[in-house]
Amino acid sequence: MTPPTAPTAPPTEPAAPLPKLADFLCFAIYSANLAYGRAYKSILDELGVTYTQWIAIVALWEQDDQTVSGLGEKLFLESNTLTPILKKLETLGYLQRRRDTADERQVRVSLTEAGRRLREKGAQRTLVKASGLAPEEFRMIQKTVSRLRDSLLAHAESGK
Amino acid sequence: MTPPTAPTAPPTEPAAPLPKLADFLCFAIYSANLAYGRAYKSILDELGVTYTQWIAIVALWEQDDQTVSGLGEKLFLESNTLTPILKKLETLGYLQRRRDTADERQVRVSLTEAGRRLREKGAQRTLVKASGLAPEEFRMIQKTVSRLRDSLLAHAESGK
DNA sequence: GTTATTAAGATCGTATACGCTTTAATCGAA
DNA sequence: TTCGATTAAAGCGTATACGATCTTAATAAC
Repeated sequence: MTPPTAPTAPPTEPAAPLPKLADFLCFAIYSANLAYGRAYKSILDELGVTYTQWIAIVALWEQDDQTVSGLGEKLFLESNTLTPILKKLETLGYLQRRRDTADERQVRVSLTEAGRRLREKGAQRTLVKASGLAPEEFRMIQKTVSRLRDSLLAHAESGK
Repeated sequence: MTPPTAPTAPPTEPAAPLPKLADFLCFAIYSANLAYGRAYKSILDELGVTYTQWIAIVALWEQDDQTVSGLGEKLFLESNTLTPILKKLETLGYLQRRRDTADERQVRVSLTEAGRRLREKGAQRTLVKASGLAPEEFRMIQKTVSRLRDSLLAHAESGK
């Protein structure tokens, strides 16, 4: 939440020695996520889906016929979040939801032909230039932020 | 949305040449943001506020008596998101909302003594070790992701 | 000075996230 | 084998985000 060095001096007035919001890594991530949502808006509007709906389709393209919890592990989402999204995508005609015949507790999700076409259509549109990052910087940040995510999740898991 | 190189080959089967979700920078940011929420949960529960409520208090500690839109510029949020959050924090006793006497359209927000105490209490708790990053790596990522955010916002602004 | 326009907040509707609980199906131990 | 425990998905309530709209106050135009 706070930068590496977080001195705790006697607080008397606002804007004292406490770390600034602009130095929080969590805030950089949080605000970059908001920014991505705004930068993507025109592309996602063209595709007619939201960001979360889109990454669900991308994950299913990579591996089709996944269970809800399997998909959730890839997207870092639980069934209570995923279920309404998948139902929405089903009504849009992009995927099918079917109970597994061998284990009726599980719901298997698979892309329809329309879903695959949407994935291909979205592949044409990228947002790399908008990042303002050099290619090697892009890859480095992508790796490091992914590692940060995994560390945070491991920490959250251990603390519970 | 996609990594620097996004080849668009003829799609025939799932898991074809399209970029993997795990290589999307947007997805790294998105999932790291979710992970931060989970890693912070115990700290925020102790403080009795949500993440967005917390950064609003931090921003007001840095500069008190801000307008809603001024605070929104720092947090990258609009009044439609901020207003209910500020009202909640007011009922919790951490801040005051008052119409500006000179310009009745504006609402000025300022921390109460309890709000300042909460900011100080939160300063004791950090989450640096959980990031798994070396100090200089931490700072580098913080800077680069902030720059990414600014580029994305500039792009979103220009495209609209 | 009256009116059109702009600006700041707030309201409303939709779509996530997520904690908690519930339902239904499967598993496992006595 | 039967019944308690576990598991997968879904339902429910709360809290963001955000587009669109609304209200009210300030400002600009004339």
